[in-house]
Amino acid sequence: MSPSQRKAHDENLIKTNSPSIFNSNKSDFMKLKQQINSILLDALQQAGIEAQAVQVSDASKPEFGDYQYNGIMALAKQQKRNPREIAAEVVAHIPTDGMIARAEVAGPGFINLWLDTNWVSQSVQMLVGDARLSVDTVDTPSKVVVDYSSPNMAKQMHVGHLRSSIIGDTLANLFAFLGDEVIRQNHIGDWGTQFGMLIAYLEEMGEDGSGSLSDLEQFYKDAKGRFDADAAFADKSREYVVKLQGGDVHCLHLWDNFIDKSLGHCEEVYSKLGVNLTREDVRAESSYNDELAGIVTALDDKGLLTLSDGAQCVFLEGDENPFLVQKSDGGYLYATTDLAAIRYRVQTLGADRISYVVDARQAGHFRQLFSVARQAGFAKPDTRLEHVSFGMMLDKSGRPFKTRDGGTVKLIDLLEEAVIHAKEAITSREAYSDEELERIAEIVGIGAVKYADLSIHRDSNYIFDWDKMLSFEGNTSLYLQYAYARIQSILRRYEGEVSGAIILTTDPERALALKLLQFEDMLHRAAAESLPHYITTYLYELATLFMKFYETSPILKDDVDEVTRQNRLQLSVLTGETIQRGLGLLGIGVLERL
RNA sequence: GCACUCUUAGCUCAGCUGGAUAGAGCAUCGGUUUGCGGUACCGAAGGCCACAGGUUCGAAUCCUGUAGAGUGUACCA
Repeated sequence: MSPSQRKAHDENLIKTNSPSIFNSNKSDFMKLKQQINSILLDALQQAGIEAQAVQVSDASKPEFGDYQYNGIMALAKQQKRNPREIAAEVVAHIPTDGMIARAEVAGPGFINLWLDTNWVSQSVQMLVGDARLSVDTVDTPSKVVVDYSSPNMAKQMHVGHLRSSIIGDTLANLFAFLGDEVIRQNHIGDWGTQFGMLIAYLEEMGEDGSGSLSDLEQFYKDAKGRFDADAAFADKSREYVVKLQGGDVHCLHLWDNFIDKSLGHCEEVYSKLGVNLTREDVRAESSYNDELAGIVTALDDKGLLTLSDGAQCVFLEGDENPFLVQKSDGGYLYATTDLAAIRYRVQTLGADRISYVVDARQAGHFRQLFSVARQAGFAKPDTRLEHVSFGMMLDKSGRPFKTRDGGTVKLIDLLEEAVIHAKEAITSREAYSDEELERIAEIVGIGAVKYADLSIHRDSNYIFDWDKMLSFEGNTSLYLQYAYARIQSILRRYEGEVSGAIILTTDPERALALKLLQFEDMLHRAAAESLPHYITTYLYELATLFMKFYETSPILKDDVDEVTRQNRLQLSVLTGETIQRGLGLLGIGVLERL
């Protein structure tokens, strides 16, 4: 994706492509839970009960309605009153002539709420023709920096970069869709002693190096081999590190060339993965080099530094280990660079929130980093700094994901394998041309890899299993893509224009419609907690409800009257659009036929 | 040693501010077919939520301890 395409991508996430005529008053129908909360709060006040904020939750069972409020018991305790009595008073003040049709006290003092079916019908009608599916943007947009992927230029991207790249990209897409201004930052590792060796070797291989750099992994191994075997080469490598840091033109040229090629490899992976990172988003480690001395000075001015064993450290309260910002030999560390990056992001980019999508092993580093950044004033007190951590990728037997001989798995190889597995999985009912099969397998295979990762809680380790991720059964991308294709099939068969009103009459229709309405609440929750698996869980539930609806509710059969048919077609269209939008946020494509 | 994270059905995982009888999928067993795409749907069975205490009207969820697993622990990033 080119920079201009990327820009268009983000803008499209916010823009409403085909404005609904209902947009003017759509806020009346938006943010389901907030509206219910506010109705409940009013009722509490009218019943003379003090409450700060109330939060309803989804009903735990269908018998308990659509939503339930569990907070009465706690309030009753504060007031030393009987919870059922209070609940009854509150229920008496809940209007049941609009959004809510029924409110009941249950058990020790739960309040169960049923939404009015007509209200649901009208609300879902609002989604028709709205490219945003009535998902509102946030009231006050933030500037959000999402720091993700961040590969090291010395080596080829491997599976260790997969999770950061796709979780980060999803969050960036999500924040943008919800109206925040997103600044993607690819903090690539392009500096350090190994680059002396690499450029010295590049020089030997011929400066252009385009041939020898085609396999970075091999290039690194070869260079390391030379380094270990030849003392003269090793000396030259060390000399080149110094020269590079000193701004030597020849070495810088070699280095530029090397980084350019290496970044090119990354872009190949991003393109195949459908990750929206461009060169515009690259802000390399080396770009902070000139600021590092100033960072140390600034920390010193604040009185935060202690010299310990010759190194400049910040000692943090309750922390055994210091935060090192300058080595005893005067060199700087990644801690220093990270501080410079925070300062840049807050002070120059104007970030309100910075999300670091980095694996869980670095939790300690980020805790220290954030603490020091605040103490030094690089981040404001209200700057939201968060480590969006994630667990490891494990193989089927629960061990860290490696190649058969224990090496790291190159990301590009993994993705190619995904496409091969996908071809096997989609033994199709119709014969595809080779070209078509390739296209479908790519969308299915890459989608499966991404979905498998995004569908589990990011904090836990997850088992990488081809068979499971490429199954049509269970919570997989294929199940969703199949549901989508099925919907498109109906629409193709119908051929006419879908234009009727949504009038919900049956339970499966109603359940599906309500789920469609909950898309917005779910997205805001996923964004607030930076948890992509809320999206996949929702989409799977949505698709499941659609399948049930589909089984029980004929659409195109001869004996279906036109009003019912239009109603059901509309629900199908909306379901398809929601699946497409949801998967789109995850960077996963859909297919018209499968 | 210390710190952090984790432990939910045979397996892979959900479980929002503490709430009602802890939910899915896979696998197992049993159903649905003159099917708008059956790669679907319905049902059954499967649980001491690691263990022991505590707080609470109420705990998978909060606190303490124990066991097991993983990760991190000053001059790499």
